[in-house]
Amino acid sequence: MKTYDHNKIEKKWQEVWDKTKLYGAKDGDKRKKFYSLVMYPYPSGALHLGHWYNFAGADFYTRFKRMQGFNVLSPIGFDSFGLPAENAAIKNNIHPKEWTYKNIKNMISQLKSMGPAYDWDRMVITSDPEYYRWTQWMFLYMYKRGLAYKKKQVANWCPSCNNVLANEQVLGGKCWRCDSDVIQKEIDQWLLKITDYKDKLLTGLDDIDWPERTKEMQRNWIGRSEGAEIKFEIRNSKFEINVFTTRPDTLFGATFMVLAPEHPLVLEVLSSKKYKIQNRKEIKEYVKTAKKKTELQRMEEIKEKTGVFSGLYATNPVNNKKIPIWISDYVLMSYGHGAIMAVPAHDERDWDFAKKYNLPIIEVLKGGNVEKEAYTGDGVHINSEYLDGLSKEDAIKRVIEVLSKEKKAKKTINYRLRDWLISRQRYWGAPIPIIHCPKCGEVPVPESDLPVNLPDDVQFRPTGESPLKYHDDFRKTTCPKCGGSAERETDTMDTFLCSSWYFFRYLDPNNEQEFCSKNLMKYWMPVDIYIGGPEHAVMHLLYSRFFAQALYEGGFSNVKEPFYKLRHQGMILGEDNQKMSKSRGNVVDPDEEVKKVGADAVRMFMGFMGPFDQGGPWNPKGVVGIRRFLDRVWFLASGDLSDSKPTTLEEKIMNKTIKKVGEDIEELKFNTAISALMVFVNEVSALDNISQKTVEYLLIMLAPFAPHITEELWQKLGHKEGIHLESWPKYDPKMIEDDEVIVVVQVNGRVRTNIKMNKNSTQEQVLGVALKDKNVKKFVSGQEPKKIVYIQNKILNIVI
RNA sequence: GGGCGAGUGGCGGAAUUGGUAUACGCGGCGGACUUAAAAUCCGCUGGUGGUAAUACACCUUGAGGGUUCAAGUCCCUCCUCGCCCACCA
Repeated sequence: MKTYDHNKIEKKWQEVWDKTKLYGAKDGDKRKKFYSLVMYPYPSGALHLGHWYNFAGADFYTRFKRMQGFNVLSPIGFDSFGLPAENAAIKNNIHPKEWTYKNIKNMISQLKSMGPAYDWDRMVITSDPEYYRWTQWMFLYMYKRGLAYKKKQVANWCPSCNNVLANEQVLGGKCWRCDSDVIQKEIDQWLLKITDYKDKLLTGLDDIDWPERTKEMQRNWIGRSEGAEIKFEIRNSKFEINVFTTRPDTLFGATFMVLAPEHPLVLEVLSSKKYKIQNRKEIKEYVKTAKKKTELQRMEEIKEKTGVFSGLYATNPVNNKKIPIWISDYVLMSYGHGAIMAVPAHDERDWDFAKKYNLPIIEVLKGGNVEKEAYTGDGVHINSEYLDGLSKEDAIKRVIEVLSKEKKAKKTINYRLRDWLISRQRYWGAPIPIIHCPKCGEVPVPESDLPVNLPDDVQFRPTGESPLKYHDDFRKTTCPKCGGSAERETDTMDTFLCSSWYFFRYLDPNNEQEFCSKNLMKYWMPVDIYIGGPEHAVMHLLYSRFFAQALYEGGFSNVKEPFYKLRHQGMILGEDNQKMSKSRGNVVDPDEEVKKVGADAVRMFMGFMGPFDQGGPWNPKGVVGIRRFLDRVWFLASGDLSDSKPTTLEEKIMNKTIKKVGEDIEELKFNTAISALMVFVNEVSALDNISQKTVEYLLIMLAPFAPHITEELWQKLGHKEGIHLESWPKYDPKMIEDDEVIVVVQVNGRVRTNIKMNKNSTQEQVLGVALKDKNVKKFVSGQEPKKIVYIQNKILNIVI
């Protein structure tokens, strides 16, 4: 039988590797270090094919680096706090802790079945008190540096999760976790001042090796835009409105202003009798409905703008003209100052609004037809007094210059990035280490009192309210400052805080004195390659950079950028080319695939199916092809092999393959690396007397992809030491070069034949041979060539 | 609406970065082995024309145009799909 028993050999070697701690990383080793990181999973219950794809790709690379002689650190852990555990608790009457740790146990055994080269001694589980103690320490660190603060403000609220969400966690107006419509709710909450680092987070991107699209996403998220702040006085009042605009050059075309419904001035107007406003009731009504709208509803109304006149007028600072102030929810309180100057001729949104409410449209820039649509391009200014004749750039400079003399404008930069909202009104998370004292106010828990333990004996409420609020033993405490009775903060931290520093903890997982020793940090950081999905581009990957920056400034991190190199894996789709989902019925269970063909074949097929960063549909038939290949390798290595040295032909094939496979793995092009190994096997199998040495090289190159079968065969070939301790082979460039090359002969750019020539033949030599070819002769048909193009060792083109 | 990316056989995909398009694998067809099937092994496999069979020719990388001796690759116009962001002033 030309096959092998994958169940037997895979399990056997997994146990051996485990016992001998084969993949342990050595702290401070003299070899060059290599820190290879994957995004640790959430313990949802079982590994899915996407996890496998991510981890398999990373494992190929990790093993390759190990064979290249690096001291490789490849750790794994679990992001184990979070809502699903709590929801499962409420639904199935099981404690989140029990649910979580049961899942972790199961997933560890699944992970081991892949045969990955992890250092299991460094496992990090974020819901362990030994871990979240340091998450709390991180919070206190931020607090002490003035980077954590509490504030009552309108926030994204998921009514289904009963929880607030950070801006990064709202996707298209919906909750990133449960897809419910997000509403706005005013609530007391903790925030981290990520905005203090906006410029550092922006410029830091220039020095790291990340996919350009991910950098671009972060740049867009931070949303730096240059413009001007302009002051508008409100007539018959002491108030003025500041607006931010990127187009101060169009000021002469500003025919009205618009305030967000939440703008403080709107509240002032509504509450004060000072203002003579006829439609107070209407405004009240509008503000009320705007508040009730979900993010999604607001988005759906992009096309149909609504609004109401405030009854107030402002003065346009450039020409002192009286312009009306409107209220509309197309202006967002969260950006700029929650107020805009509306230039309908040159802004699409303002144009729509003006058309709907019959407001004047004044063209101040030539280039379009503003009666038909807003013109947002560049051009020559008109109707703009001292700006007339100027281009956009010049006009912007000039108008700021003029207005700043009267202190009515200044150049500013505005950002889209908001502070990170981190308090969660739920149980299964790290408690925020703050005590509220009636006398002393907000008091941080002393570091020596950490961790603030999450109590186990809690009662879950069907309303989803945090049980901590009703847990007296937890809540009631004494003030560390005055000793009087006080209450603990009952909010817990966003789990993204746990994951913002976990890569440090892997370096020193058992340290009880500090979250990570400086020496180990110095040795291991930064992460040399981080492989994970692109969906974290503006969440985890931004938060972690913020943490590293903030820690760096206090001397607690040796790097400003934690992840030197980042790569994304693609998404695995179902056979029907659709996202895998239970409702579509196209979900593939990795465990079952492993049972059928073995982990080596599943891993390797993941490498083979296409470009790693592209993913693609899972073809169950395709995995069979890989298994066939492994069977052929098994057959080849178990057959009669000669003791003699490899022949020159074998050497040639070998060296060529070593080069190709090594270069491809380095670039994460696993698909072509594997295809080169297949070519190798095809070519070698055709030979008669195969040298054992040749097969051994094959096994070594195959080892990162299929660690079990190669280890087994290696042993069968008589080796005492395991194959995974072997070095990646070096190739001899001389062996790759051929004395003879195939030169393609074209006539008028069309291939007519190809001829075998000695390497580095001259044009004359090649031409001489080419012209004798009957097919070439036919097309040249005795004519004198107009031109001859010759690229040595490649191509000869005869132009007639 | 904005940003990024991609379109190559029946399918997943290769292509030394401008130099033989379709490597490798799946699937299909034919053959060997077998009482038979599976497995395995060996051939063939982009399309059209042509031939008894070879030769061979022409067409073909989403569509159209251009640059070049030479274009899947570079430039312009358009179409389609995917992902991310989005009333961001």
